[in-house]
Amino acid sequence: MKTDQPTPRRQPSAPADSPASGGGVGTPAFSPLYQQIKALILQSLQAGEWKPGDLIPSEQELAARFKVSQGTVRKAIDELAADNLLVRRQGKGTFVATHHEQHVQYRFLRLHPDHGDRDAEGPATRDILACRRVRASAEVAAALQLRAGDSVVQVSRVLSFQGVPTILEDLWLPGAAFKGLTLEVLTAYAGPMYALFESQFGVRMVRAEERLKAVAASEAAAQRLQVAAGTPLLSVERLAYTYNGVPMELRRGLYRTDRHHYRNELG
Amino acid sequence: MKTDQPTPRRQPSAPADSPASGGGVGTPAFSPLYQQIKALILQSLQAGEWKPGDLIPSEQELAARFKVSQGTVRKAIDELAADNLLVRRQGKGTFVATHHEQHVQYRFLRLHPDHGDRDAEGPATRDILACRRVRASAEVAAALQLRAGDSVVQVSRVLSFQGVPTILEDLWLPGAAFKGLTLEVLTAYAGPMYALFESQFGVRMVRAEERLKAVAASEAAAQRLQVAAGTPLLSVERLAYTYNGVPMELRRGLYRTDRHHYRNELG
DNA sequence: CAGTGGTCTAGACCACTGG
DNA sequence: CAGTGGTCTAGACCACTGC
Repeated sequence: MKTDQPTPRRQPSAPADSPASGGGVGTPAFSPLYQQIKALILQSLQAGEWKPGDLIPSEQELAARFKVSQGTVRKAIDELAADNLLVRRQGKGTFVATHHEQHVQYRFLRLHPDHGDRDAEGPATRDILACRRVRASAEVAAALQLRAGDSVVQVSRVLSFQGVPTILEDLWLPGAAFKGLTLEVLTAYAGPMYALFESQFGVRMVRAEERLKAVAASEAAAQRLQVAAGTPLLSVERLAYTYNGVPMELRRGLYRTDRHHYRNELG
Repeated sequence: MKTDQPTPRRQPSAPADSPASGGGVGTPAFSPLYQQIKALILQSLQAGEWKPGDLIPSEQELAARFKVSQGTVRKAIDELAADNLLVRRQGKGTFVATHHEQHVQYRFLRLHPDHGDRDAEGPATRDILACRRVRASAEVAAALQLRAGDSVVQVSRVLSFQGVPTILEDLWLPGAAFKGLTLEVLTAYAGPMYALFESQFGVRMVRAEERLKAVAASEAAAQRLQVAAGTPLLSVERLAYTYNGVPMELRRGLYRTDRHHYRNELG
């Protein structure tokens, strides 16, 4: 059943000879066709037409659907793949990116062991300390674009590597989007937290910003991380976004860096 | 005068019907044409045929020179632009990227003021504490792929923002490549250090890796940064590379993060 | 206005995957 | 083997820059 597909056309088909294109002020902000296609594909992703892990239609099919050439679809997909929203696999097709993947696990975690690589270190142990619904503080509300006092879910947990507690973090999620999130759900789940968010709440984290500082361990934090109070810790504040730049998670972590470091690539 | 240009051709023109392509073992590692073009352009960049800031030949010219279509050159340039080696400017041409640019200054510095943006904060004050030639320690030699004991230039400096000393860093450079680098040269130069390296030593930093830790300020560092000894500081160790992944600088910085933070984007 | 990069097309062929 | 993404081409036209 062929549903109506929006047929993107460039600047309303440029009616013959209208030099100053209608009612706009200044430049009408030219948008290339492939950008429009990209936006349409993005809409399908947001709408859940294709879910994380799914195979999306082939370039040929999309070209037919949108009434453009394959090359144009290709360029749109190229950009979406560069943004890590899609994954191309030659010979198989194009898939919606997901956090459910062995080898791309911890995509957002930049902490690495000083010696050897992550795989050698083995998986992290996770202890959920708390998971409760609270009213958003002014700060949390501002970050998540909510009103102060709105309901948010707050999770506290500790991650340990080879038995050494290394990361202590709190995270806040909009209450509305994470209705069934409880301590039980969290402790029962084995994979990465963002994978859980994807499958259980339909929230896919796509991009994040982090702000790092060096801070001294408070008494409470020191106890959780088994270090002396006052020990320098790496403070990592993360804001994670879904499609369309909507912030969906605020995370505040304290990282021990005696045997690990935060790795970053500068291009 | 038309010098001989290497004419890239795909897998030796695939002689008619040779199913198991000659003497290779296993997969002969297929390399697309545009990658070969990319490599050729890279060679010209390394060789200094086009210097930072220069306009390179148009896509048409390059296509003619390499005997390929414009689209293929385009794809090669696309990747080089994505790697920040080239900069495209519509209507003008394609230029070799450079650190001599106002708005892309501090391309590798991720420290931002907590409130307001960098421009509002104004330019940093730089105090060179020392610049001397020393023998590479084992660590420095390993990082720079030299032999322990080889000559390296060591620079120490402090960067201050709005009068507050904020970054204390040491950096090591291979002595051979930085022959005329003295304290006088450094203090006389106004722009970013990587711009100086470009114009005076022909060394263009293209990529870098950083490792961050939280550490306590030593007595010496505390004095330089005007904080109490033991204050948590962000330790930033950077390895910067030229073309071809050759490491050319090791940098060890200590950042005050009481009024600044290290910002990072996760894709 | 000419020259540049940017978009779009149509078609041929190649490399990879899986049945 | 058919179907997918990946490469390459040739040509037309558009948008931007600067003379």
